[in-house]
Amino acid sequence: MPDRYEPAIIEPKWQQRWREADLFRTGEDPNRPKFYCLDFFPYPSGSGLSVGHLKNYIPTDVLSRKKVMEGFNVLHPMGWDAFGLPAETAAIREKRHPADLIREYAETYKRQQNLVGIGYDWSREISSSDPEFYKWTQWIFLILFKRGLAYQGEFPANWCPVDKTVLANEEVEGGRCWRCGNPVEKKMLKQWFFKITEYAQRLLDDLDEIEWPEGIKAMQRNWIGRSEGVEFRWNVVGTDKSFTVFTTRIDTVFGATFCVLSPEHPLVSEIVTEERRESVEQYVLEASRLNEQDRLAVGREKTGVFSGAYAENPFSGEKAPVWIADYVLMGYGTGAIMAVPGHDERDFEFAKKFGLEIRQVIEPLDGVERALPFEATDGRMVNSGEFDGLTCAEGQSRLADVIESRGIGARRVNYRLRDWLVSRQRYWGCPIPVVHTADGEIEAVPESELPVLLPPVESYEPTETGESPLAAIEEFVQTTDSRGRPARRETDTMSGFACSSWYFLRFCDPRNSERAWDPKKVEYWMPVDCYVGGAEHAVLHLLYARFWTKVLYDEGLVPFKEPFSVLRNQGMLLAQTPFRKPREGETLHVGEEGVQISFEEAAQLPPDQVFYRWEKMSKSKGNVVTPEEAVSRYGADALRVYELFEAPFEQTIQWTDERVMGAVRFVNRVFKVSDSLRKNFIRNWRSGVTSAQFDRSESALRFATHCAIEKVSKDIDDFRFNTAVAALMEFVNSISDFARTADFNRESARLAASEAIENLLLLIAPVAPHTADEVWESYGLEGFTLNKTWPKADPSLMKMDEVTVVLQVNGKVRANIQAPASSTQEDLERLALENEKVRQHIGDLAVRKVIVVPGKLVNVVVG
RNA sequence: GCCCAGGUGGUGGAACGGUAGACACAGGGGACUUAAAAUCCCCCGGGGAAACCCAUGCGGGUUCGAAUCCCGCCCUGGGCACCA
Repeated sequence: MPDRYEPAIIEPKWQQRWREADLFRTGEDPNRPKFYCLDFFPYPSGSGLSVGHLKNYIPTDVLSRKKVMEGFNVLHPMGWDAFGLPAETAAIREKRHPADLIREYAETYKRQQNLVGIGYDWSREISSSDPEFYKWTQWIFLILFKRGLAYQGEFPANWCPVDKTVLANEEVEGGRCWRCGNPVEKKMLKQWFFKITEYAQRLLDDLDEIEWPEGIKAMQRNWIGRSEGVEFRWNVVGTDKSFTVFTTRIDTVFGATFCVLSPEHPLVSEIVTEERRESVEQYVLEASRLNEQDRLAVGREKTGVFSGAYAENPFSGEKAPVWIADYVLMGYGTGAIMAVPGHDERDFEFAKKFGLEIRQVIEPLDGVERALPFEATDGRMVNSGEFDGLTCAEGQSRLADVIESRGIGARRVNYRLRDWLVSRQRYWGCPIPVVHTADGEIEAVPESELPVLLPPVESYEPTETGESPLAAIEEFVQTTDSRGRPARRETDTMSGFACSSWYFLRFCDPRNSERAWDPKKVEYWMPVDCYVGGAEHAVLHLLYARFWTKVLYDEGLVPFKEPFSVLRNQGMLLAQTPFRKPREGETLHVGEEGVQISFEEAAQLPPDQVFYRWEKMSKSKGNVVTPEEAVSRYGADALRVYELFEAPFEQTIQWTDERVMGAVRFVNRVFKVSDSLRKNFIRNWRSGVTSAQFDRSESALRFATHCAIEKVSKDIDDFRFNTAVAALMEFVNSISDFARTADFNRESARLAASEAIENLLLLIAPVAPHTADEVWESYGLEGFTLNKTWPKADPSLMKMDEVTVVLQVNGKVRANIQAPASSTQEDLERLALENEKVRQHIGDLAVRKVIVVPGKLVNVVVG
């Protein structure tokens, strides 16, 4: 009989029994409600998992297990986002095929997840690089293609010279590649795009329907960047040419003392005067050479050149010089602006530098003079002719009306969101299923010919030119079009984000070889009830998946508009990471205080040269604790308890051995208290408790039992795992105290203890499933705890006969009394006023008011 | 600069507007032990002999009562950033 926690013995034993019993097979009983609990699609890497990755796998497992016990059909699957660069890079390095590598990596992940007792239904395992999967990724691509939502275009794209592929805007972070961190370059390349911009408004609107962290919603709103304004035409003086500007501040149009065109604007070369042509061309050339990061650098001084041309302000009739400057971006709005230096900081800066006129046309409502630029919109128009005196809001609406009636422009909504650049010039991705005919047409590969398989080749190194390595594989490229004529296959592959934009649908029906999914199954399981992963995908995966879902909805393939009803982001796990102080003459990057070193190196250096910092646990930081290490040192259940208990789910935590030991001690106490009560256990306590007479301490234990049921149930539902574990600890402490002091000659004591211990095992089962099953079995109880019914608290047992009432005088606590729970307000008021302590503090003062909160407190207000 | 989270003991963290510090970690004391480890019990925000007083980043406010609500600051973490 187990009297302590021996993870090395019990954990492998139960994991094997669960596997043999196929315990985690997804339930499909039509009489039960469903619950779809999903972790972000992981990218298996060669370094395997760390205990940091478990910060989301453990909580979703706890929730899933509880939902199973509550009688839900629970879909809790796992699969692999298998295409993409890390596997391909590793494969090239190791001279092996990425498919083999990814299989190994996934096996490692799977083994590690099993090691900590995560209950996935492995019969539904999928891998996005499996042709059975990517056939359907291609099928969905063709749906987008046929709906006109996938197109090829040639634009300056973000090119990562290290990864040798283009990137989507969402994959560029501060001008650098999100994966390798290198600055991206602009490269003119023919690329495939998805028209996500067409869905901008819907992606914005439907955020209101989903229960996601506000921060993530804010980031998506910000990324989509809706702004309302007007677009209108300016005529270039002395020519028949004109350009259109977009502004959100049409109320400031009388202050538009110049205009600016982006260097890439097509009109630049047409309007430039001969004497300015050389300097303008020089400037445009320089601008094109700048990379995105440098061009957009914070605090960079404004640059620009005068074109020599003037444009007429359609309101004031004044002639405004037209400048060319790279602070105006071609990709947003119209690539041309009216510059209002009096009310826009950027225009102000530019005007200052080049000595252009700065004019105030809005004054603050309070009449107090402000320094220009005055950007607030709660002002009044001045120096604006007939519009003087209007507020900004009134002016915006009136001027927009005028523009529309004069036919020179219109109201317009702009979005910052750009189309999703989806093609990649790499081998290890899902091939784009189109062919290019000899006469330049693009044809979809017929559905019957899907999947377009990646050719099994030896060499697929990326090129420097922006051409996919597949282009060099003639057997792949050479094909025929729909009329049998020679044609060339598309050689770019899709970004991995295409695969992860629909994988959650495949999990509903993962082995379907006829279709991407059976609509009935998707309708049953979707949307995902609880989606858990890191916040770093706020505008990547989470935006793309929403977009694809809406397209599939429009196509009539799914009956919902949003894929993930509830989203949660887990916090990071940090670990102590050694650094050494810089050596003489060694220079560090900005913000760095030392050089990161290995633990071995730290041990050899003199202590005053070494310092530690908390860094995110990752292979590159050399601070990883693997699940294997943690499980062998502490045990899976203790590891689970630790990660759940340490801090709230969404909070970053610091890996600390001492605290994990605290979790080990707790699991141990569960074994100890169970062992001490085993001989007093009454199996059919349920029928006994209805008639037994319980004494005070027995009733107190029953009270603790039912409070624990209530608290743990609610906390798990609310993702408050830390307080759920705290409640379990408190409950174990109550049972231990009872076990030590109770008189087990009394049957009622044995009944109360039996009720407590059996409920404890059920409540702890999702958190520490090996422990629960082990003790369960040692009590002679049958089956797995997962198949038992989740306990329900009896409200009548959660009331106490006597309650503690706090007595306050003027809001300060002066005494505590025990009073019958049934005491009325009048009773409590009387008890308070009779209380010796309270009377002392009242003294001679007059009682003005008595506040009574029944069952809680009495506050006597005097003075 | 803008948008989100957050600031509570030595530490991680609890706390429907109602006893601030649950539950843990570390620390101290004790029991058991030849001893240590493990385990168990007790103490553990600060000041004060006590009565009491002071304490939830800072300053105001609302309230019988504020860690919690409101206003204005400061600091930390994360995200976005020349988007007109």
